[in-house]
Amino acid sequence: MAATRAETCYTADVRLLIADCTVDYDGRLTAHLPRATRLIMVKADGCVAVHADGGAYKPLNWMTAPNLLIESDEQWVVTNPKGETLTITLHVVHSDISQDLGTDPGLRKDGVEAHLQELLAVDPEQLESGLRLVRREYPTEIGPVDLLCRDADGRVVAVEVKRRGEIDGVEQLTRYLEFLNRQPDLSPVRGLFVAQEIKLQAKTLAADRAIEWVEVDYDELRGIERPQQRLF
Amino acid sequence: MAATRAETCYTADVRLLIADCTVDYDGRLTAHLPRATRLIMVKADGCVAVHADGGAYKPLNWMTAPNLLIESDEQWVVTNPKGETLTITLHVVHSDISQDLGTDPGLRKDGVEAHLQELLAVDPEQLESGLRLVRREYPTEIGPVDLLCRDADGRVVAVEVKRRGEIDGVEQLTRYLEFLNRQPDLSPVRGLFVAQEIKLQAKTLAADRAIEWVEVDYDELRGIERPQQRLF
DNA sequence: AGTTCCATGTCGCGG
DNA sequence: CCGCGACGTGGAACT
Repeated sequence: MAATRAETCYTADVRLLIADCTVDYDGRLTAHLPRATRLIMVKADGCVAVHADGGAYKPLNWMTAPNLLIESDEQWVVTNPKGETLTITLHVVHSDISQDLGTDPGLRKDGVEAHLQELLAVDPEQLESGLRLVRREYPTEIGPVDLLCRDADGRVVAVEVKRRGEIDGVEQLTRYLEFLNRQPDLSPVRGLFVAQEIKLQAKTLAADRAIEWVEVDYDELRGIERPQQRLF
Repeated sequence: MAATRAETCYTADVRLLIADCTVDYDGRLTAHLPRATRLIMVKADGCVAVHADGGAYKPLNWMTAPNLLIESDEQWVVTNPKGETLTITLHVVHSDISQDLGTDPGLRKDGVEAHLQELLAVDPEQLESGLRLVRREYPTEIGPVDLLCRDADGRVVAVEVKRRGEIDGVEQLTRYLEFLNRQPDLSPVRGLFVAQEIKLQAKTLAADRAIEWVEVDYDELRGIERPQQRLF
């Protein structure tokens, strides 16, 4: 407080610093960045990101909010409640601007797994003729099954829906089936793995475990759903 | 080329734009950002990121390189080879700066799974007395086993090493064991799950499948390794 | 707060 | 180029 002008910095603005710096992170791992010119971004929530001029949107180093930013003469020390630290030593500051962005109205997204699941819950016959929905998000001890259905023959079918079908999804469905099959009133349960696109390895593993799979076209499903909605 | 001054922009600098804008992404999903003040970052490799003043280091919208950036009067259209597009409509530009960062010397990391695996490959007895390494990254049809060892009784032991032991790791090891046990010269194979910290659920699943587990201390391993290195 | 699961994941390595 | 697994995964939803 005497020798080093240390103070906690808290702006409501985004701050952009272009500077020659060295950076050290010590937390979940240890990382070091030698001296170079980089962009340092501090957002209103206190998160800090150190960017190089490449490597997509991911920073070289960062600290997510909440954290404490202490600026002394030529060094920033960012600390979070978990005890991780990011130390930025500033050698030359080329530019330092701040700007108020206000609050963002937010992002609207469409096309994720949830919507795919909705569409299929509305019309399970898109997966298989005669398939009827018993319950969405059917609970088991290890998590909810996306769709629990019964087929034309009255057999229970557990459906796992993914945007992209990969090996993890098959494992997940396998675990659900294991638990569902312990219930005598449900067993034997068929497993049906559904995605827009299923990788070969996932198909292979599914086949090995007698799990069926279906690839569905999201745009087509939306197209099919629309006329049905008009009926109401 | 006549009405709209369209041109491909390619700078070797990072460019930071603060502007009122609306943004639309159409690609793996559809997303829309209503008008607001945001930070737009364009890096030398051509990647574009639209940031709000919060939400950690992740942008609201982005396009990763390589892509084509076409600027017309008040609109940027970013297109990538996969046919995804990001459209940024600029209403008011508050600030527009560019700066050359040069190439970054890069990041040095320490403490990841690879290193843990190395340490244990050097001295498998840290896991169990009498354990000897047969091969690191032992190949199977479905991927490499981290460490294949033999125990004091000559039984084969498949070791899966993780930084954090979670259910996925147990599933992975289960698959390896399934395949390894199909080889008569190896079977029966013991499974050993190793991590710095293993979650209860992972331990439970492992126990259920007769897979053993060991928690190791990374710092301790490093400490133990050092004196051994001095012997050479 | 702890846990689970999704993600326009991103990134890096090996075939 | 693709497949596959790790990641300081981050982030949201749910218990």
